[in-house]
Order: sequence, then C-alpha cells, then structure tokens
Amino acid sequence: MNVNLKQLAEMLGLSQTTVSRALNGYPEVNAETRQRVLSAVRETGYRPNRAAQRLATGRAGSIGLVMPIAQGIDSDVHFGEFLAGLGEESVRHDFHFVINPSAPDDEEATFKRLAASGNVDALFLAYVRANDPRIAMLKSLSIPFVVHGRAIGQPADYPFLDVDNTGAFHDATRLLIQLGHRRIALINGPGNLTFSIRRLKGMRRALEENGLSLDESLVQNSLMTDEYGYRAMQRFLEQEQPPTAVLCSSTVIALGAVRAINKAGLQIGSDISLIAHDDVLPMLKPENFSIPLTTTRSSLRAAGARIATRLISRILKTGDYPDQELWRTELIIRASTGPAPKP
Amino acid sequence: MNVNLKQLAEMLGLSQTTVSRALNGYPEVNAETRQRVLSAVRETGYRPNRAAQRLATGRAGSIGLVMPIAQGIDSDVHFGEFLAGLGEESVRHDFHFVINPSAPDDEEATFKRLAASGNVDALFLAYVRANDPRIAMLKSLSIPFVVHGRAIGQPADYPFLDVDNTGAFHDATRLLIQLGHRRIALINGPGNLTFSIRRLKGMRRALEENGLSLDESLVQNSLMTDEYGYRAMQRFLEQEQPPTAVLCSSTVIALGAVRAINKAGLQIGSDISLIAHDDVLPMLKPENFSIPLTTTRSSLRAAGARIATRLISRILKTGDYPDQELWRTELIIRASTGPAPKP
DNA sequence: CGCAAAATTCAAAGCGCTTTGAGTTTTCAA
DNA sequence: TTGAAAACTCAAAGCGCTTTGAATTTTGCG
Repeated sequence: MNVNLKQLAEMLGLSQTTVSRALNGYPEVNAETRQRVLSAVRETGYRPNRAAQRLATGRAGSIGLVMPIAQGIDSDVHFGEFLAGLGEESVRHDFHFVINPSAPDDEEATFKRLAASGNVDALFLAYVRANDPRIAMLKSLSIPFVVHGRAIGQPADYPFLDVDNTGAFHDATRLLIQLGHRRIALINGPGNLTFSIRRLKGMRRALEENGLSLDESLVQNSLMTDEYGYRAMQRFLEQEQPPTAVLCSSTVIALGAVRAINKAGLQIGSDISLIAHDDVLPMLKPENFSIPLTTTRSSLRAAGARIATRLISRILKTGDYPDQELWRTELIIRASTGPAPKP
Repeated sequence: MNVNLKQLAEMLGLSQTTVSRALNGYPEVNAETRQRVLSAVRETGYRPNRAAQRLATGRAGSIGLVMPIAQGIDSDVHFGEFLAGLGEESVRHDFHFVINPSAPDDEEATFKRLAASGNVDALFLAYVRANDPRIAMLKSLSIPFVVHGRAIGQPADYPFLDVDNTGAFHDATRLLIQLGHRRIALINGPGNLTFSIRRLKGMRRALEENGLSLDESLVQNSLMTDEYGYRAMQRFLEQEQPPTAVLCSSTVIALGAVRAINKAGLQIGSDISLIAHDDVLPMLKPENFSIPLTTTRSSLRAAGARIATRLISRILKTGDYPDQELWRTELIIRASTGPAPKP
C-alpha cells in the first residue's frame, strides 16, 4: 500500500541516497532531479516512516510536557488553551507529545527521566515558581527547552517566552488611578507563581509612582477559578472601606468577581471598576460579559504555538528565533472601567 | 552513557535474542536467565530505544487524538480533564500522543491522514454527534479505536466507553418529581452531541412516567460555559411560570445558573432546586458552591484513563477488556435540592 | 545408556531511513 | 583538447530493536 524510500527510489531510477537528500533539502541535488522526486512523492503519496527517521537520526521527534497534577492546575482551562496552541503547531511538523502528568514534588525526577528516556528531544516548563530549582535542572540536562514564564531571583540566562506581566498590571493600575480610583484590589493567581508575583509588582509600582501605597488586605492569591474570584470579591466588599476598583488575573476569576459585585447590588463600571487579564480563552470572551470587560490581553494559544515553533526549530536546527521573548500585552478599554465614584 | 541491547547482551554473555525475549516476557526463556537479565537491567538502567522498537515492530507507540478546534470545545475544561486521565495512563506505558487539532469540517480527513501516516496505532473519538459519520469511517480504517460516547440511530457495534446519560438524568428528574416539582428546566450541552440528546431523553422519560410532559420552552442547548448557564437561567426565570427546578449538564453551567438565581433573589434549595452533572473537575467542586450542589457524578478523568488502558491493551494485545462499557452515574444529594415551594 | 522430544539459546536477517566515503559525470579555464 | 574542480549520484554501513529458523542443551522414558 504505502511506498517506502526504496520503492520510490527504484521507480525513479535513483538511489535512496539521492532521493533522501532531495527530500531533505540538501544542496548537492540537481534541481531537475529534485523536481522529479517531489512530483513522484506527490503521486505516490509517499510519507517517510517516522520511526525509521527517528532511529536513523537519533531524534525522537517529540516534545516532553510535564503536566502538573497539582490541584486546580492540571485540568485548568488555561493549560488546555495553551496546549491547543502547542498542538496545532507541532502537528504541522509531525511532532509528538509526551505528556507526563506528575505530582509537584516528583517533577524534577520526571523531567530527568523524560530527558534520559530519549523519548523526547525537547522539554517544556510552565508554572514557574519564584526561585524555581527546575530551571537549573533543565539547564544541566543538555536537551533543548523553553520556559513559559521567567523565574525571579536568578539570572534569566535560559530560553523563555514570557508575557510582560509587570507592565500589564502596571498599565492597568495606572489607568484606574487616572480615573480617580484610590483603593484598588487584586485577585491574583497562586502566590508562588512568578506571573502572580510580577502582576502584584506592576500594580504596586504604579501605586507608588502616584504616591499611593498598596493595601495588603486588598490582595488575594489563589487558584484562578470562578469560585475563588467570587469569594475574594465578596470579602473585599465586606470591608469597611471597600475598593472602588479591582484587578483580576484571569477572566475566569472575573466571572466570580462579577457575580459577587452583582450580588452586592453594585454596578460595574460606575460603582466599581474591573480590569481582567484576558488569555483569549474562546470559551470566555470579555466582550460577552453582561458588562464588557476592560482587559489586558495576551493570547495563551499563540504563546503555545510560538513555543512549539521555537522548540522545533531548535531541534531541527532550522530557522533562527530569539532565545528570549517578552510579549507586551494590550490594554483594551471596554465598559467595565469608569471614573471612581464620588465619595 | 546509556547501554543498548547489544551491550547488555555482551555483559551477560547472552545473545540479543535471548535478552530481548527475556524482557518481553516470552515463555521460552529459562527462569533463572530471565532473572539475571532483569537484574542487569536494573543495574545498568537499560531502557530500550523506542524508535528502534517501533521500527522493528511496526507499532508507533502512540495514540492519535483529534482535538476539535470548534469554538468552545477545544480549550474546554472538560476536554482538559479528560486529557489528564488519558495522559496519566499512557505515560505509564510509554505511549505518546499525537494531538491533531482540526476544524470540524476537516475532521474526517484528519482522521484518515492520521491513520495513514503510520504515526499512531490507535485513534480516539469524542464529542459524538447524533448519527455520526465519523464512526463508520473509523470502522473502515482498520486501526483500533475507542469512542467516548455513543452514536444514536446506528447500531452500537464498535468499541465505546459511555456514561449512562439517559439514566443519570432520568434519576435526577425522578428525584425532583418526588420532591413535588412539576416545572423542571434543563440547561443542556450542545444539541447536536449525543450526550445532550440522551440527557434530554432521560428527563423526558421520567416526566412521562409520572404523567407529566416536557415543556420545550424550558430546555436550552448551548456550549457548557458559565455565561450560557447564566443567560439560560435568566430567561427561564423571566417566564410567566418559571420552573421550580433546573437540571444543568455541567457544574460549569451550574455556576452561571446559580448566579442568575441569586441575582433574581431566589434561594437555592427552597425557592428553586438545582441538580448538575458533575464531571469531577478538580477546579469546580459541587461541594464548594455556596449552596452545595446535588449532582450526578462520573469522573471524566477516570474515563480518560480507562480509554487509554483499553486502547493500549488492544494495541499490545495484552489483557482483555470489555469492548463496550456503559458507566452508571451516582446521584449525590446535597443542599441544592429540596421540596417544591408551595404555589 | 540411548534417543526423541522439549527446553533453551543463538546467528542473522530485516524494519526504513540517514549519512559517510567513494565514484561518476559535467563544467570550464588553460 | 585536456585535466582539475565542481556538481551529482551511488553503494553500503549503520541506528537498536524484534523475530525467524536453526543449533544446542536438557529432560524423560524405554
């Protein structure tokens, strides 16, 4: 049914060597010969056997993901969305995944095992923590990797793709201040993850630049779920001096926050302003909220695709991508932000 | 660094054949010899080269997923959770994934391509639609597959794992009727998916068994998101004769429904009862709702793991699992259900 | 004991691809 | 025209495993 290289070469009256070279873009093949090969491929539907390629080249043709099974992360919407981007791009290059779920305390061992197994030729790390020991470990592993995020408290001398979280929340906070808000709350992601830390930092910086200081009682760290968003917002609103504005680290959190605000009988955009970070989840669009949300935006799916591209190009040694990227976010104004209410 | 079969065999003074057989559980190896081999493996940390195995056996060692990128499905929490189960189990057997995102109208072609590529030796299908043509296509493909769900309107003569959706919603509805409810609403998943169809059917049957009939205006089909749950519930409550109970096809939907109910100033469990289907999403536990939810429960992650087990056992021709499984759900009573309010 | 049968073990042939090192043919300046 | 360099093409050797078919050793029974 399926032809293999040998048969293809025979049909063309060429050697396997030449055909293989023609296919893999080697320069020492006559242009005309290459055309003949290519059109034969089209006719026969020839597809190289990946296992043979892998064996011959020593490349595994797959990327290792360690999927954290810590509570609330694994089946996180955010992770799924990221995965979609990664998958979309990988499949284009015929790359596989090895998804390795792992408990947090076993992650380092899992990475090592994965790298040693020879089953993957690149690794991917996400959910970076403050001074993440896993990065040093990855560096020692002599296998390409890209980190989604950046550590804190250690030199950024490794390949990463990160979103400018500090900048995003700095800009969002500044906007709120310009609108007259003075008490601003933050419903953040888990406190040990660097993106949460940086978002808080951006917020704090903007406050300080305007002579304001952060009220720690208006900061909440937790998993980014609707439920936590709801509870946090409710707690904030129960304070003697409730905030007039709130930042949410995800639209999923915003979902709960909005619910609490509505329940309290307050009007979003006038009584209280809300800005959420938008990962561009197709299932939760900020413009579909009853009051469309002002957001800082950065597509998680695009990030996944980009990381796949970079990893694959590194493996195949093609193309030339920057080793470190910091994506700026866009601040998009919708109806959930407005001037601070008169006291 | 890493030993290979040849070296291992040399160390042991055996032939590659014998070592290979010892490792793969062939019977014609002396028990003592096998022990020697096994302990040598432990000492050297020998791991067979998967690419070579794949080439030699013709098995790809991976499972193909077609990840729908239709709006609202791809990065669906439910899909992520399922994936976690699948991944957890696969990695245990050193199996890979080929995740192939695909637009709905291109899915059949994607499956075919995947099967023909030789890159996968089993396929997996989810999000089954009423008279799903993809099943016939899978049957024609001569590659093992398991369907998550079941079609409707064609013989169930293929391997599947399904949840008894009809039974689940039948039982839930019956409970509500026993509690005195007469007007019961349903916020369902997409109307073209079979699990939605069966849930409606279960509900309808329970109603009819009790001399009641379904009010079509109390049924809503849509993506299973918070937002749709909210809107549907709101619409129901605006009716002249609002329902006194509602069934939700997912806890995610329940999230929105609860929000709408609260907003309307109604009390869950007394003014209105709610039962949701619980996929056991770690991020959204029914017992954590402000009013804990009564649910029909069936773990999506467990389903993923089970499907992986079955597929792998089929590929390796080990073990012996049933070809068709229908999982019953549990009906768990919590505080969101109560007697119908007096009219 | 002797010999056929059963129990082990082995050498060698692939699996389908890449790549090395060696031709063979063309091209082009002298 | 000629010879060296440039441009192509090729045969063959792996990559590390499984598996076939044969060889060797043990076992069991007359």
